[in-house]
Amino acid sequence: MPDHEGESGLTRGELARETGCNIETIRYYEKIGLLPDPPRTAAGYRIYSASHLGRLRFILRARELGFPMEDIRGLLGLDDGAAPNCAEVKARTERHLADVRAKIADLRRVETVLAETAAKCSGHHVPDCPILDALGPKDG
Amino acid sequence: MPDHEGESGLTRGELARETGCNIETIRYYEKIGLLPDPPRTAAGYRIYSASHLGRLRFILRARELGFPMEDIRGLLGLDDGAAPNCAEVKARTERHLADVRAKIADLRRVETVLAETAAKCSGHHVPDCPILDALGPKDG
DNA sequence: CCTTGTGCCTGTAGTTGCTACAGACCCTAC
DNA sequence: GTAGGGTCTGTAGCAACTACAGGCACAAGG
Repeated sequence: MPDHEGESGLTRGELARETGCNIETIRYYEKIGLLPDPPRTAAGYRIYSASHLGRLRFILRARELGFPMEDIRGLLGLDDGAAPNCAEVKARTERHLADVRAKIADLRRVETVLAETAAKCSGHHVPDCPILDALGPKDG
Repeated sequence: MPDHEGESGLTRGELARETGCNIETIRYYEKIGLLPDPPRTAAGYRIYSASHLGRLRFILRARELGFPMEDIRGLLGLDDGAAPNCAEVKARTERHLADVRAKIADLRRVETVLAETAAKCSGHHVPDCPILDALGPKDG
């Protein structure tokens, strides 16, 4: 392991373990500019500070909440360079919330169709399966 | 246009228009084996029959319902070669239904968090945005 | 000092489900 | 005969990762 210089400072592997993030994903986020390039040891090993840790956690939490990458960028203030202002953050959150609600509504419709269809099927008879019928004729 | 031989028979473009499916997607489905290779005219143009039309519609409908590709394959009887039996179809549908319900539950949790967070934010003050706070410190 | 075993470095290729070209034919219509 | 569509092929691109391969770096054991 690279020299820790007596101070804290995480290697990529440690950061990955700490956050539960895949180790390669960290490099990927660096490449696409979500994470700033960390300083390196003489040998070229990345050294992450608490600030990187916080930022990565932020990204992962936003991801868990389903924010699209573009929004995460915006929330981090990477769109315009300036720190994101509150109104912008709120707007983004509400747009995303609307998307989530739309997705829920979609899935509920799907749920209904699937449940109804599955209920019609006894699971016994082979031909004329009501599920397949509901989906439409496969042939002819 | 290729000769229609007096009979019905769709070109790829016609099939695309008929189903609303992207024209390239049709070729893709053929490539991955979801659609059987259609016969061709002397010049090599694909000619689709009503059977292809039905099958593509089936695929698209299953896709709309969010069935994973693997399931669609199964529903078409492409896994084992045999026509899918009813019990199998039902099992697949119910597994998928469970997935959909899990996804809905996930999204509902997300919805709650987003709604609560957005509600806390007035949209006015710039520092200490409660949305960003909820996501965690970006730095330091 | 040397070896062994990690861990990290780089670049690149693979994944899924499409979508979008480029360049070449074909076919119809004027 | 030529302009305009449509179609053919193979290949490259997308998001958002994930997974190598081949090569250093580093700590510990003998």
